[in-house]
Amino acid sequence: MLSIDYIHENKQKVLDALKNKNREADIDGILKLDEERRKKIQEVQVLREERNKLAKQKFTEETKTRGKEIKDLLKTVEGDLTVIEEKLNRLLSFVVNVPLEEVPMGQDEKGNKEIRKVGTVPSFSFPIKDHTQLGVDLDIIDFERGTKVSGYRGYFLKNQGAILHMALLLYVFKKLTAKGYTPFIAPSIVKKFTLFGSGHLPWGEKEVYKLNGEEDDAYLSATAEIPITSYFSNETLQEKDLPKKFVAFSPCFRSEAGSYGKDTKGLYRVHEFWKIEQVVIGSNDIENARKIHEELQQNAEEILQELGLAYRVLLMCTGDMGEPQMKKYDIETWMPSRKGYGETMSNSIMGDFQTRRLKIKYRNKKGETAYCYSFNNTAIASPRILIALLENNQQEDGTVLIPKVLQDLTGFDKIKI
RNA sequence: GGAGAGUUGGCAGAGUGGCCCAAUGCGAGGGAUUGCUAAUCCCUUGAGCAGCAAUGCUCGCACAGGUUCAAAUCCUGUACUCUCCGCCA
Repeated sequence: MLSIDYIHENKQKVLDALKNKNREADIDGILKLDEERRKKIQEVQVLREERNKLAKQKFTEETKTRGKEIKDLLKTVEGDLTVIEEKLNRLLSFVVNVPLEEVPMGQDEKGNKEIRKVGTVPSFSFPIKDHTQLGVDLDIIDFERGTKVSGYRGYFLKNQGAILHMALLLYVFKKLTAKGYTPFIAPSIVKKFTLFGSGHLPWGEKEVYKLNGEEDDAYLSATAEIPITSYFSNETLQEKDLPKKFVAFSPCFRSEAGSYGKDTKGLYRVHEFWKIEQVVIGSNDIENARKIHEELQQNAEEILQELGLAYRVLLMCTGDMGEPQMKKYDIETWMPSRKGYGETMSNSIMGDFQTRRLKIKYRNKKGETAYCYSFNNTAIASPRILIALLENNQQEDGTVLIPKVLQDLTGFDKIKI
């Protein structure tokens, strides 16, 4: 959510942001409704002031009569105000965040800017298998029974595949905890306000699973970003405690509505996966925000480097970033079967867009309050990362080597049948 | 799932229809003072609006409604917490 004052003062910027992100919102309608809102608030306040004064005076028939009049007037005016505010908030909820000036303009993924490539893309002297073949041959992934039991895009990880998955998660969890991030296991069943607050709604309605009937306020979270960012909702923090850094594990659920035909095979696009997410709640300061963003980026890149995977970093263009985001890097990791890079991490500055919706503020030394900034970046998402890990490390004899950093955790250095 | 009791500011805690625009204490922040290892004193410490400012006003007692000329206080619903019972990884 942008503040109404910001929209007043930066109307053109907001209009540009909407255009560049290919979104629509009724800015003129918002400004007009806000005028009406301000007028109504004044009316209400004047009436309440009189009511409060009367209530303190000696009680007489006249004060009672006037009091009744005020009561009726207030009912009407407050009713009008509520209607206006509801309309205004609905319109406001569709306004996107404004990208930073260094974000390239672009319609879609073609406008993203490659910043760097890191690591060596492996070349193979033998015909390679893709991860689905490796998974079946090494008996570590079972897609057939996955779809039988779970449905479309279902899968089982098994044997050394299951161990590898757990090792990967624990390795990342420990690594970031050692860097001072607070480890969390986050709930995956979340209330609707968390989805709205993190900016997944109103846009991503079809992407989230809703539990039970209409009356239940329960949804399946698509990422730990949602519960963790909401952790401090309706709270005011102290500036000296910022930034708060989290490394949070959670199961993640995505309906993938709208991508039925895409990536139908293998572990690339699944309904249920596990992710460790980096989340930071920081102060309202854009220069500091860029520093935190780079730190999160560095963490993710270190993980890929230690896993020995080749990747590239993209600065996402306006048309390919999310509604709440001000700046976003994606990391794409080399996946031999795709003969290209596939997205494995996504790192964003959200500014105060989420915290304004979630009412997360902080108080500085002078006692002034401001909305926090929020950030999030993937640390590791499995099983998608297994695609890169299995395919890049496959050997001619059909085995797969385990990166050194994982070997203590897996207890083996190679996957073999 | 059943029965009961609760929810007041950063924390503790008073207040059961108008004297509450919430007492008091602690904590925190700012200032003053004194050299005896820390103390004493003063100020500030829920959110917002208008104003250069002094200041004024509105909102706020879990949340949402309602009753009343007037609500922290009465009524209804919801959420959460605690105790006990049941079930359960």
